[in-house]
Amino acid sequence: MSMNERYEPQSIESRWQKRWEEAGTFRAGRRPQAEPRYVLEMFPYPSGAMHMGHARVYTIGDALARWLRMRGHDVLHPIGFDALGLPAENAAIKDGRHPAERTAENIVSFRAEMKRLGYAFDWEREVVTADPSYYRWNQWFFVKMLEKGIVYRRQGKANWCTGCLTVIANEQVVEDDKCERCGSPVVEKVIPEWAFRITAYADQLLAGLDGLTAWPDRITTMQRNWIGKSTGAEVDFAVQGSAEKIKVFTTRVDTIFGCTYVVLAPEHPLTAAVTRPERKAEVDAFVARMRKTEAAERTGEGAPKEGVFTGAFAVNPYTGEAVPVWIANFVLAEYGTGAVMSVPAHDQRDFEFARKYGLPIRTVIQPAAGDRTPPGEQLGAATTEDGVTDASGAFSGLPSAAARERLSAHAAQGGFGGPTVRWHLRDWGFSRQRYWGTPIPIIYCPDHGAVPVPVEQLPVKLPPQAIITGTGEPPLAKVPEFVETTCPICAKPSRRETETMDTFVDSAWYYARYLSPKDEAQPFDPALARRWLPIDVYVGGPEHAVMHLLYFRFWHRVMHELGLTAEPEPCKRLVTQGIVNGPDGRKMSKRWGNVVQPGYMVDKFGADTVRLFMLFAAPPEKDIDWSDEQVDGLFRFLSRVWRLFVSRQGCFEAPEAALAQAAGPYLELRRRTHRTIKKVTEGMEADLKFNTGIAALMELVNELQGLEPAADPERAAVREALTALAALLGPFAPHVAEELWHEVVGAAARDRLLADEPWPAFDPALCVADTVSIAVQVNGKLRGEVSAPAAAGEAEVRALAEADEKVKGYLAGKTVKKVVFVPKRLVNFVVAG
RNA sequence: GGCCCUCUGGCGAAACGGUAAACGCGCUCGACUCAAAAUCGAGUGGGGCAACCCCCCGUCCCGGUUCGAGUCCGGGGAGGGCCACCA
Repeated sequence: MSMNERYEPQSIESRWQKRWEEAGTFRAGRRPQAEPRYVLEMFPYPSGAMHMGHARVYTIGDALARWLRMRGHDVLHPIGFDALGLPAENAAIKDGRHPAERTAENIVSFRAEMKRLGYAFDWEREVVTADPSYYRWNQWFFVKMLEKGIVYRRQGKANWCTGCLTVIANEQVVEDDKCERCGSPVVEKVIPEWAFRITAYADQLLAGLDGLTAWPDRITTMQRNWIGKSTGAEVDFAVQGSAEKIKVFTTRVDTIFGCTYVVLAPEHPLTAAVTRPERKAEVDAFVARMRKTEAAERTGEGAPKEGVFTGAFAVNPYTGEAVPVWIANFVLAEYGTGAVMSVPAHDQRDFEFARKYGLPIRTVIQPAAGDRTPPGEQLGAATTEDGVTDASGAFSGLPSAAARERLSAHAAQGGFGGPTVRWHLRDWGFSRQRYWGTPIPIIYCPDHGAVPVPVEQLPVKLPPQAIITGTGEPPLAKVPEFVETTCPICAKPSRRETETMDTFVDSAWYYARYLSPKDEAQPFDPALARRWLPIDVYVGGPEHAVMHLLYFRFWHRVMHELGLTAEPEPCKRLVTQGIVNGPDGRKMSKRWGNVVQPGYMVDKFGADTVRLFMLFAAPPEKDIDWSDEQVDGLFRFLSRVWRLFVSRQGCFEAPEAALAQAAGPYLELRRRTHRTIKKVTEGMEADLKFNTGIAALMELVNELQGLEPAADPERAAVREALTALAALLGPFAPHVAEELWHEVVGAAARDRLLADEPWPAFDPALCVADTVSIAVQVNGKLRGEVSAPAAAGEAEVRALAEADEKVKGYLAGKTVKKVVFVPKRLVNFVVAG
């Protein structure tokens, strides 16, 4: 075959895409004897067209998947679409089209773009979450989890738009608590909702993080903070003149002797009960005002502390002292017990509040060393550090940590509290008053209440004839054919649940569905799960650190309990890729006019150049700016590679046996070739160092370019280099690599695909140079450089160094106290005098 | 306020505690050309010097550990991210 003189990606890429597809090259499960590897990228939400961010994730995952394949693994590299969700529904409301129609179109466009980028996906496993054959299993999990008590019904808070008369999502609440669509005020409303008891897994989810050593620290840290375990104590304060008790939660029970008042959240159930009649009007007004204020504004840090006295007093069980009970905006009903003991001397919030309302401030912690803390009234701010208890009765003089233990134990003995643990993590409310989601499979029977749809009757399908207006009751409630049904137990006329599930449910377990995407009997095949799970490498954006990645881990644990998976964690290694910004360094956005479309760039430069750019610009986790100049440079690089193959075609006829005779620059070339293989291989193994691997390939090309092989040994060395180059390019620029490989193997092996070839091996003996340049330092400063045999020992190198004229000058008249020798790198003379 | 990350040439970046700036971009000069583009070759951290010999300075700042620090430790600064009155 004769090659085109010029590199024209447009003429070769689609041809190889077709070949891979016809050959089923990337189908998983075709190497049953090989070690499996599961490489997954977060599936896309197909709103609009594919953007550069998508091109980057899939390029990273693809390079890895292709490399593992060449290393001989059976690789599962699937793709699907996260198709249900709010944006599609909102778009539908806007342009009057059905979300199913619109989503289907977007998927068609995404699929085409992905194929044009040459991703090695196993397309036969494609999963679309909007498909009833997928969401049916969401419903199945719902029923199973309901049986196990993991799903339950609770009173939840929702954003209620006073104009649309419907619940809206957080994303639809714009500044000043207005509805994004109609501009009406949004208020908080308490409505019943379905929730997952993820808090029951808080301990496991936290402990599991310790095992995720191949996850970025920042992600596990964020999860840790989100789960937010805090160890403290609960203490009951009896309300004077009442049978009620106020239970407070504190992490600083060591400061309890400094408690000078107690505060309840406005929503606290005891608020009304403890309030004295003479204070009722004021308290009611305050609570009502707080109800109307949006949470962020009321409890945000900027918000001034505000409160009102209830007239009641509560008794500190440690001191017997009665302290006033207040209601304040800064106490959150949903954290802890919704009530706090206030110790203004040692808590900044309590301090500010006490100052504002003239409440006493009492110092009860002294520093372990140094000056004593002045009495509370003289403090300028709270002292929040641990120390030693003071003015704390029988508990005085204890270090804070010990005091916390003793005081907690004392509460437990006295029956008025004890040590406890609280979590920041809340249960996951997943009811949505929306159309474009998985219907919740519940039927409300007048006699039997909420009855789950029997699993054999699943899926409960979304009715196609939805009326989506974004106002009034949930869309499904407006479809009588959907709502009206009969009770599965007694067959009485009943109504279906009209809420749908949060889309995070869809993405919580999709990776498992890829194992047997057409399974009709179960969500996935547990036998296949044993082979493929956990995921070896999961690539996605760090913005999913806490929501998706926590739900994903939670769901996996539930599946593990259901006996579906062997391991409790879904994924061994997580790679979070950075953003692709516009050429101006700003986030790509229509607003800035800096959006660069991957499809357009593929048209212009070909997929391989776009892929190389993504991999070469920076390590995967860093943000990058799109750069037209860099892209030009990478296109030039591929063109140079192409011309090299064209101009050195003669080398492919050189006899293999001549290789051993390569000498001089051609022996150096062979060394470069083997070092390059080593460098690329080790970069992939270690840390997905695509950028330095590609740099090594460029160096090899630069060296090749300077050579004019003539004799057989020279041509053989060039052939060896070009063969390696084509293979090493395979994971990064797969189309041009296939084309060049085809040139390497010749017409005789026309059926072979590079993607099926083994990854090249390097000869360690050829990776070391025989002569190395060694730095000579005197007292750690570079003073010279000598060339020595790689195997040279200290004595030899020292002699060479001492013979160096420059070094001599620095050593003259000095006493050498010590010599540090690092083989192949440097020698350092430590001198005095 | 808490937690985390980052800081290296004009730019993107490299660098097991061991010759800082590989590789790419940009720029300069040269070759080819009538000319340009493309391509190829050379150079390109700052300062000093007749000199491309050589010397000094250089990885945000200050200090420490070390024969030796971009890298490790302590303190500070700037930028970014996430959470945010979590008791």
